[in-house]
Amino acid sequence: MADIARLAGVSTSTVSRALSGSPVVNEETRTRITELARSLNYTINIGAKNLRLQQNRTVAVVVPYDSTSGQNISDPFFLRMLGSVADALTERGFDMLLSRVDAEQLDSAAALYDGGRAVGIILIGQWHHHDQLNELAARQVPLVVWGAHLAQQLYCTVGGDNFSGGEVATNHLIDVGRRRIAFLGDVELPEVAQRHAGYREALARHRLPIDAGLVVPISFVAERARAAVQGLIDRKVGFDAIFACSDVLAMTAVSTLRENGLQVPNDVAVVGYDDIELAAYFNPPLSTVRQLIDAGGRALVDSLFSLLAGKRELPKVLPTELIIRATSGPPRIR
Amino acid sequence: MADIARLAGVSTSTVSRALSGSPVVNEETRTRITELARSLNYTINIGAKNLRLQQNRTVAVVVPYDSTSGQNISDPFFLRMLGSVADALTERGFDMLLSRVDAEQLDSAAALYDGGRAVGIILIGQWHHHDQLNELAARQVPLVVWGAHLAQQLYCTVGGDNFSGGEVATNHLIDVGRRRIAFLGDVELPEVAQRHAGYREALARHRLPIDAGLVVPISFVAERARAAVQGLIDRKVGFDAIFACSDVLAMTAVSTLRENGLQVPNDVAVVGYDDIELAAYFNPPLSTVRQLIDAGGRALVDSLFSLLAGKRELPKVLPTELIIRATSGPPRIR
DNA sequence: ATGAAAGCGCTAACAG
DNA sequence: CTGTTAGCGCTTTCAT
Repeated sequence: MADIARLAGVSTSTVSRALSGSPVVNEETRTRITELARSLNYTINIGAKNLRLQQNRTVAVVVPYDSTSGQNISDPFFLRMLGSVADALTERGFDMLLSRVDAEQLDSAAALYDGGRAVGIILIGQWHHHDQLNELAARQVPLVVWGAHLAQQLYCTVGGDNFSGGEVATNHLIDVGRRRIAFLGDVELPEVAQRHAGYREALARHRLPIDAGLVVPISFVAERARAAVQGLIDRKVGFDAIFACSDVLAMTAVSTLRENGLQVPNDVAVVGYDDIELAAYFNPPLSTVRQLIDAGGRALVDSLFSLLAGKRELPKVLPTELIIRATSGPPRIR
Repeated sequence: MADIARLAGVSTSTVSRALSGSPVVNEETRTRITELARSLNYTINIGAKNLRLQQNRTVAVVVPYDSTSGQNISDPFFLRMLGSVADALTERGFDMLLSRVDAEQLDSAAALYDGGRAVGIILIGQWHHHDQLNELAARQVPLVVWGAHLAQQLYCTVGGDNFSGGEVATNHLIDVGRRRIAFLGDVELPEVAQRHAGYREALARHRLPIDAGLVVPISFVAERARAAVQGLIDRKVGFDAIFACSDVLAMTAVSTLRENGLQVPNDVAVVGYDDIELAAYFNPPLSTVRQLIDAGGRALVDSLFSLLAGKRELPKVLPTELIIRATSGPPRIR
């Protein structure tokens, strides 16, 4: 900037004013300065500007990783949510700082805010860290989390209606004549726990027994799903349907079932969760519970900005919708 | 920081030294300061530190979007590449600034570097912007691009061996007895053009005719693939195989074929590209050309750091591997 | 309409 | 071992 000032024969103050489009500066001077800046590929140093102005147009988006489970960021659902948040932020003229953070040390996420790197934090994936998140919120860290709305929650969440999603999916499976419905998902996770509650509710309403042997606790990793389903078959628990907590899990399950000579949906009906793009093109096309990914990303960003504007933002629960395709037809008549 | 200094009864210099772990500061003083900092949730202001030190630990990762084609960031391949880059950057202790940039204005990507926001730029997706990229490289912007290695290229690319990928896939389809092989992909894109060259090479070597009517130019959007395949069927061009330039395209194609009563691989064999996770769980499991996604992300980051270390970095071409699964068996005997 | 000067939070000589 | 001082690049009073 000093260079530009020297070359234009003015002071840095004038350059600063010209570049920020201040109306007070002479038209001719402004154009001269602007041209000069362009020809030198000069861009304002945002770091310095932020320091001076004590402001910032960056939001930190944090994707916790679980170092124990080796869970990485590969599930299409999370990835698409990330894309959707990126778009929503870009629309508002904000930058996105993407961090992978060890789930056990969410404080280091807060450090991005404390250190003035970001004006707020969007956390994608709530995992087991309810308490840590509450602490952050209590400290007034502007924070929005994708996940389930829990009791005594101080932080703002945006998420799908997991209870209803689990209930609707299970009801549907019962409607098509299934009685022994396996549940695939890690019930330790709040979102999955709520889907499981919906699942139990649906079974209870139809006076069907709840068999703990049908609940297979696995994380969102495809390889584990294969083993889990294989185990279900080997243990001969007997089941005629699977409700999986993600589409990737569901597709893996279908694939494993077929390898074992079981037909979908004739022998086992399957319903997934998320409705990722590929679900419709799967064979057979996958019945699933649709989550509003784009709306979700947008809602996360909207909530964060409300929070920043000083409003007290309530958790948002987005509707889910059952998409019935071909993996959940009625059972074969024998 | 001034607060901490006051509370600890020392100068800011000492606080700065203590917090940056300088060995010169008194043990007892250091712990006192560290404790104090923790209890106040104080974190060093990285912006100010960077300004002072004229350094930076942030890399900009830019995903261009094509405002005309409406191409968004949803393809699992790109998304996974993004995740892989994020991981590689995290390992090196660097932050990742994720930007969506209009493909027509890649200069605004360079602004992140010019403005001192990032030490370098990783661009995921080369598109048609060879010339713009060359300009940036000529200006010494530290830049690494995922894409094809082209003639007269000043910038550093990392990418798969597209020619070989196209060739191997096509050879394989010919080996299983196919003669009329459709090509699905936007030949305007350098990567796809190279795959197409490999495809032509394979056909030529087997003295098979190259029918322009079998080349269907579509972007990486699933919906377009459906229409494209439908068009191929409706126009009765006659084809017994499809080589698609992404797995999403391939899966959509399989799905469309089935809707039209065509069996895969009996009537039409299909080979995809990328080998995304779901390819193996598809039904039938998808034959495809594997791209090394994790190695790719890591290589992008490695190359960028070499560049930053002042080395002249050559483009890297990662091997591709044909994964034969079930969508590319021999044709039905009639 | 423009310039001079101060200061955002930090670190690194240089003194002590 | 610790404090003083200057300055990174920028914006913004306050003068002129």
